[in-house]
Amino acid sequence: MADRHGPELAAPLAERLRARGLRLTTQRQRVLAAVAALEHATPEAIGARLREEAGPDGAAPDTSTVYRTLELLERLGLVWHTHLGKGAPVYHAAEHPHLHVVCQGCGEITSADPALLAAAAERLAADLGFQLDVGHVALSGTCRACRGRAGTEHS
Amino acid sequence: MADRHGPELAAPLAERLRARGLRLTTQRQRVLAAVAALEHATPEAIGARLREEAGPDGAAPDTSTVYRTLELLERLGLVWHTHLGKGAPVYHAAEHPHLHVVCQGCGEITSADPALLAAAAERLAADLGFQLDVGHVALSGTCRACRGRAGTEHS
DNA sequence: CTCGCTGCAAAGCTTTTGCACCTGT
DNA sequence: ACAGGTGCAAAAGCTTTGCAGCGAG
Repeated sequence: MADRHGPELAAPLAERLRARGLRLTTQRQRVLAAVAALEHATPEAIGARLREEAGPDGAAPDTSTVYRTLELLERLGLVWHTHLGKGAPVYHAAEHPHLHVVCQGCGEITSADPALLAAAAERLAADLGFQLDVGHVALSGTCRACRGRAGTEHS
Repeated sequence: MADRHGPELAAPLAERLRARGLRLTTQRQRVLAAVAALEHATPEAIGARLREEAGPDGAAPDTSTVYRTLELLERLGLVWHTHLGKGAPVYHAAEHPHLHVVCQGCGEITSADPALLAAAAERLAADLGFQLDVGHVALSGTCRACRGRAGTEHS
């Protein structure tokens, strides 16, 4: 099930790489598959996943390769990233656009319907000529579970 | 004009510090003033500003103090921070709530009316029990000026 | 056969932490 | 005087970069 996104993405990857005269490598295919499988993954998490998949054979791509590849995949339009908090960019496959809702309390990430921001997007476009990029948006707040816990902190 | 926010914030600062048995120091007052003056400031920018204000006298707070103070001020509810991109948390005074609109192209930050997300906030609350924190939200996209430039990149 | 890609390792940054000294109360 | 705060410097993450060898086309 880890590669249920694999086949769907393999074709576009090869295609877009060829179109630019770039090469299709095992590492690139694996990184893309990992991003798709882990819905909200940090570079670190992706690396871990790859290392895990590779097993003791140790054939996992190097960290620097993961970073370089993520950057490339993003340029190819196959993945997107969002900054949810501190130093943690999160990558996800560009297949199904969705926005991220992040709880400040527990750090849980939920995907939400992009339509949620349709109204806001229209107003930004009308008022400022600003084109909202829904895929990159992260909405912060507090989830239901943490609302109870909140406020317990001081006094 | 740099300290037009100073007086407004000085009182709450002293007050909240005393309420917790903490001390009012010059550094804390300066950091708060700098955050208020620079509307969207990174810790680095705040440090630079303080160093600049201090002049050759060199009486600027240390970087570590800036970080510690920002954390404290946030705990006191006097400032808020948002993550707009890479490793760049942006702090702003908690006086006037507003959300941030950031252009991916030029990095320009615009403030927008929190009401923009009122509808989205209500739906998140209703559907997920999620309380949206408008002050922390950053909306990414492309500004009018950069829309022209965009797309020029590939083919 | 060529040039792009990868792995390794070191450099770069921003942010955090430990400690001794200084300062607000 | 007492505790909290600050500065300094070292440590810690996370990401980027240089280079030589490997591999796709």
